[in-house]
Amino acid sequence: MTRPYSRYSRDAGALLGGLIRAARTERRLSAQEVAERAGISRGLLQRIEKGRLTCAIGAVFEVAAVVGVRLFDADETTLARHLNQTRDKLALLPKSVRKKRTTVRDDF
Amino acid sequence: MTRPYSRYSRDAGALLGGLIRAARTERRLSAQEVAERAGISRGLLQRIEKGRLTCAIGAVFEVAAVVGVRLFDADETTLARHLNQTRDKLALLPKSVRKKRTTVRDDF
DNA sequence: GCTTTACGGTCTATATAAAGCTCATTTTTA
DNA sequence: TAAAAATGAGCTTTATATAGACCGTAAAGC
Repeated sequence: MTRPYSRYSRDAGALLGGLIRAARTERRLSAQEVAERAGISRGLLQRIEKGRLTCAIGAVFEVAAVVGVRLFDADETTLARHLNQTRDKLALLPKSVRKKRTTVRDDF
Repeated sequence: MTRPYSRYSRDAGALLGGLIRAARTERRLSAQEVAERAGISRGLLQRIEKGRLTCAIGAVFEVAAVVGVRLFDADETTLARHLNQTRDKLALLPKSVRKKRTTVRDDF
């Protein structure tokens, strides 16, 4: 990623970080403790809470799970169900996408 | 992140990647095109669609925005509103968290 | 008010992910 | 069926995120 981020991404990152921090402080968990439970360093947790967009998405997910922020407004079982639905849907979609010919028959 | 990922994170990553891929094929966009619009390489897009948890969250957000996958079940304006709410909430929360003393007064 | 403790910021070395190719395979259209 | 295009996977180089330490600051608890 060398391009500047879009407003949407910046907002989404800041929101997710803010939600995580709010959930953490509400549960009275120290940064150190959450970082340990999530298996990351405290510095990385800081960046996540600040909404830095370069953090690995796995680390963000782990932290979100630790402090109880649910993504997709779904718990674990709902997540698994959605996952299966998505897999089924993907099986029905074409495996390759191709542009239609630019020249259209208009000689009628 | 050196620890193995939790089931929750793995599911969340796979789901998000699947949603992105489903949205992309439904819109008949090639991987090349989406990668260009998101400002990332095609290889990175592949990893995102596979649900790899080491991808930068900003790249995932950008791709999600390009193919029209909305996180937090919210559009851009709703996102901004939530962002403000979260900021207000954070202002009310303590800025530092500390554990209660472990030794509790039980000598009464 | 004083002490303790968490926080935010910065710096460095290291680990590792991303980009940018290539090639093989699959898939779709002509 | 043939050709063109998209995908998937592997490789090397480059870029950068991470971990881990440090510090000064600020806030909570006593």
